[in-house]
Parts: sequence; C-alpha cells; structure tokens
Amino acid sequence: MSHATAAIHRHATAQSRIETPLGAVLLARTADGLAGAWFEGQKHHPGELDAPHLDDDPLLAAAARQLQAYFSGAPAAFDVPLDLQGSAFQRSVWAALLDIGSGATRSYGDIARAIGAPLAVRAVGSAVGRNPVSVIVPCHRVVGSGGALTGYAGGLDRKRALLALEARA
Amino acid sequence: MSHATAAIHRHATAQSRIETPLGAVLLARTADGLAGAWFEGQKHHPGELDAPHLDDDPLLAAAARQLQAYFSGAPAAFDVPLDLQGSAFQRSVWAALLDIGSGATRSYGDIARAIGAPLAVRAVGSAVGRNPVSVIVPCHRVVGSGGALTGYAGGLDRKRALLALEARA
DNA sequence: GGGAACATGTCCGAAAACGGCCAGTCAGTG
DNA sequence: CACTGACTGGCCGTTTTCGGACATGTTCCC
Repeated sequence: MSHATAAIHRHATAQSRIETPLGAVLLARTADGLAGAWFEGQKHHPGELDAPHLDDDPLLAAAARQLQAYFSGAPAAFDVPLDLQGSAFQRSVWAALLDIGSGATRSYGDIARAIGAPLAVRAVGSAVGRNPVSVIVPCHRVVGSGGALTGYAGGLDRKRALLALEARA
Repeated sequence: MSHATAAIHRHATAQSRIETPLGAVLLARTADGLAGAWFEGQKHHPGELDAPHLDDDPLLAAAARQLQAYFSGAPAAFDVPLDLQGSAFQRSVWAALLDIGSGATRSYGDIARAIGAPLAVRAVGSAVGRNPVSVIVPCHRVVGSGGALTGYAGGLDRKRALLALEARA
C-alpha cells in the first residue's frame, strides 16, 4: 500500500457511496475535507475502508449533490474543502489540475512547466494517475501533447465521456 | 557429542524401536520420563545406546501406543512424562513448542517472543532443530514467518507429511 | 579457548523497474 | 517538399526488490 493510500485508511472519518451515469463512486472524507472519490473498480482504488458509512455527513452530502448536478449537465461548480493525501510533489501537481477550467485541457508538459519542473513530465504522468479525487480534481483534463487521451485510472471510456460532457456545457 | 546427547547416553534406562508410516523411530527413556524419539537416520540421532531394549517398559509402551494412534489419524493426545535433556534456553524453547496446538503453526520469531528473547530468532532455530523428542514435542509445527517450511532434522518430506496429517485431523 | 556455522527475522539503504511523456530522428509516402 | 508513423533516448518521482548487517545460543572443529 502506498504512503498516501495508507494515510487515507488511517485518517478517514466517514465514507459514502453514490451512483453516477459512469458507475458507482466511493466518497471518503477526513476531519479536514474530502479525501477521495474513486470510481468502483478503478486503478488505485483503496479497497475497503474502516470508516463508517454516513449518508448524512454534511460534507459528503454536499459533494454528492454537486457531482449529481455536474453529471446532469450543469456547469462544474465544486466548493467542498479538499484534503488531498500525498507527497509534496503530488500535491503540487493536483493543485495545478484545479487551475484547468472546465472544458479546457492541458498537456502533461504544460503541468510540468506550471509547477516549475519542466523536465518532470513522466513523473507528472504518474502523479496525475494517482489523483485521489476523481472528477472534482480534474485529472481527466490532462491529455498528451498531441491531443491523444493516453490514459485514465478509471478507463479511457470514462475520460472520453467526462470531456464530452464538459464540451457540451 | 553434545552435552545433551551425552546426558542421554549416561541416563538412559531403556530403549525400544517402533515402525511408523514415516520410518522407524527409536524411543529412549530415563528414570524420569521419555527422553528421546528419533527417526532413523535423522540429524542429531544419538546412535547406539547402551540401555537395554525393553519392549514391555510401561512408559515406552505407552509412548509407542500413542504414536501409533496419532499416525492412524487420531487427534494428537500425548501424556507420557518427558525428561528433556538440554540447556535452560533449549528447554524453554521446547516447552514453548508444547503450547502449539495440533494443526496450528508458529514462526521462529513467534517462539522467540514467547520465551522473552525476541531477538534470539536464530538461536531458536538451532534449539528447535535439536529437539530430542520428535512428533510428541511438535517441532514440526514451526515454520518461517512467510510460511515456508525451511527445515526439519528428519527431512522436509516428513515435516510436510506430519503437517498434512494434522491438517486432516 | 577462539571462530565458524546454523531450520531466522527485521531493518535500512541502494539500485532497479515502472509508469497516463515528449521531442527528435528517420524512412516511407503522395 | 510536407506529412505520417515507428522508433529512440532522456527526463523524473514512486514503488518494488535486493543485499547486507545485526542480534542470539549452542555445537563442532581446530
């Protein structure tokens, strides 16, 4: 188990499960914010969490509401506090993802330059792939420099669908 | 000759030889109890003993009966008094072996912790290997921490066979 | 009496393998 | 030419693997 995944297992205080047009999503929070949103069966899924299932947790409920709105075609508007568990490098990458507007895309090289490590392109790829909060932290908006989709922890189909949804909105 | 083996040669009052599905076994007793049960040709076998061969010695006969029952598939039930010749450290290790239930296994590290010498793992390995009373003192129930069989004075095949027998019972 | 060998397990550091990349090359086309 | 596609080499953080070092009691062999 990776350091980050272990941290989530340790600090999670509640979890809940919602259905979306792209499949079930597991949400998890810590005391400080939303820490995870994984598609069922995706790569790097944390597996079973110890935390209690709470459908009425205010933060989880808000995240669920905003996700449902997003999937219904409303413009992406997420404002739940995040608590992203990862190394300093990973957090800097994930922070950069939050700057990509809905409907826009960036290349892995763009992100590398944005965080001041222009040569760390492959490392950026790794970090993007470990994003713990799907959809809300928009790792799906990162594509190859030529526009190719190149990869997605939840499967390329989901990545295509998310981009298409945002293109319509 | 080791200190313990010398003591057995000195104090043995009777011996006898029985056949088992895993080969011949030499039994030896002292005035105080059963002191040895070695597979023929095993490592650390004491060789020829001076003591008289007595097939009607009550203690040796009881041990033989219980061993035969065990090999026929009956649950392990040994109650002959033991007289284990060895250093204080070795006796503490062998005592710990008697606490492992039939069908269960422990690692060498488990035993080391159980006797209060958590770092003496290798020494435990040595001591387990010198167990003078095979089968009845269940040294065959000690395996590597990863589950590997790692060694047996009577050969790994016998160790495997004993564990399989107990798994069935 | 000194020193090696053993039926191990834990730790730590180094080294290698592994990715959701990208820019450059080069040969093959129309 | 311009464009394509396959291949190459280098970049970097993370994860996994691997190899020593160490701790311990007893025996065996100089």
